[in-house]
Amino acid sequence: MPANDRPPLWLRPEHGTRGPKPAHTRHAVAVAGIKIADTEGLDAVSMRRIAAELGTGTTSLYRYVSKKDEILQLMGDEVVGELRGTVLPADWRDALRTIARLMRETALRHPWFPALASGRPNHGPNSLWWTELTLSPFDGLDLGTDELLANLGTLSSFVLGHVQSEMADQEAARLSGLSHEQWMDREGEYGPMIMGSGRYPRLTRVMVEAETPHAADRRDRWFEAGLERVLAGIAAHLP
Amino acid sequence: MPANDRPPLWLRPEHGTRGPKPAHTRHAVAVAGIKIADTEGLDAVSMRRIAAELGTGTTSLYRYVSKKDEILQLMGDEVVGELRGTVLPADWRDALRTIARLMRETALRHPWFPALASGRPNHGPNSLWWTELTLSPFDGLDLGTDELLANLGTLSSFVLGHVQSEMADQEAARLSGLSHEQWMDREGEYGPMIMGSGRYPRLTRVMVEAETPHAADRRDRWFEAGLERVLAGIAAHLP
DNA sequence: GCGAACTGGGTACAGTGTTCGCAATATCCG
DNA sequence: CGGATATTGCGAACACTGTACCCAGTTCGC
Repeated sequence: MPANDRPPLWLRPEHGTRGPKPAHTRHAVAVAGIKIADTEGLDAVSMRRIAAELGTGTTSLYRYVSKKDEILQLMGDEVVGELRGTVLPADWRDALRTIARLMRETALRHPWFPALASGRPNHGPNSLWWTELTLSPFDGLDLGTDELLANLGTLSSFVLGHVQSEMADQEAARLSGLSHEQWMDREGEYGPMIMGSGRYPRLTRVMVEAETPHAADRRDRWFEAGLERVLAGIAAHLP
Repeated sequence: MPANDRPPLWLRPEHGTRGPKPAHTRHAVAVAGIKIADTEGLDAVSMRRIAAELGTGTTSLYRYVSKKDEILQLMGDEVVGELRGTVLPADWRDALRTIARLMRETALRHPWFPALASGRPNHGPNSLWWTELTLSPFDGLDLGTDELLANLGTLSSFVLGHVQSEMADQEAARLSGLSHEQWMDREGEYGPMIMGSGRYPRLTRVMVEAETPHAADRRDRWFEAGLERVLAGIAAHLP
């Protein structure tokens, strides 16, 4: 019975009723994976590494999951589960703002999450619940499905794209094994070439003025600024 | 002389002046990588695979590049090079629309590109040229650097996020070795569970109505719809 | 001509996901 | 109660991956 003949992850019972009780659970596997991804990056999440974290044999994991990909799905759904208990404001604009900020905060907490979430949709219970919740702000305004999805898609595309590029340098620094400062120094080596060449006047101006203080909260401000623009754009297209 | 002591990719001369002439070029390496990525996916791009494509030894590639990551940078910059020759409309709104559409078309042509581009910034000549070009639409309106970057960041975050989720299922289908239809069928198995549970009324409604025709150009329409919203949001925040 | 700089490439190593096979164990059914 | 059956844990093995190290061969500057 090849793995392909089995039903997909979320339609499969977690374990059978016949044999010995499993020593672990899907939940434990997901948590182990998340712990590794948070501290060592998504690339460090390997079957052997997870098994070691659980203190079990490597191939025993295939009793809980049919492919590594399914572990990633478990991890993704588990992370979305952190948002359980969220209640949204009544005003659609406030609700969408809340959704966007929660998505971003989750991504900041788990830098590897956007890479997973931007992939195919997750059908885990937490993810389905979250999707349902993100559809609710549009209840009042009566929109067709197309307009609804266009609005929600615009918002989530923006958030996803933003957080992804937002943490690019942090991830890059970790992957290369350098500290953030070391990495910034290496990237900074390009500065003179760019600014000295004279071929990129606009880029040069941006680089010079970007050196100004308040760099710490700049990402926050950019995100909020972008969010307001997206919300304004959505509002402008309401019937 | 470890690789880490050498200057970063774009500050290093492509080859020395002393020894034998190299049998290939960075350009050829990038093209080989792109060819593989386009036809077999980004995961298929390995040092051995590229070397085979070029008809050279695997470790000879390290004469052109110090890490595999640098090959990915070469590939990214090469793809951006396809946009050389672009001339933008005078009106800032038309210009941004053109930029967004070109980014999307490039992503559709090279599905692996967004995953690279959403990472750390590329400092290759084509990428720098493109960045400079994307800054130009704001020349007329006199904006501070912060507003300028907020506007451009909003647009590119949206485009990046959109194309990434846009092609998620295609990539997922290829990775699992199934045809697109087969994959859709497997995903469709979740339908009854979701709609039958009664816990997701809004999601159910969306799924039912999404079955309507015109599925083919739905992505196009969603992208255009989102783009107009983003542009409207940017316009709303101009001084 | 000679040393220094440079290129090509084979070998080796530590890691990856996953398949197969087998022993141990728990439940269901007669 | 006694098998038959389903299920679990897991070691061995396979075909991959990126790249450090080494050495021979080539070409330029002096």
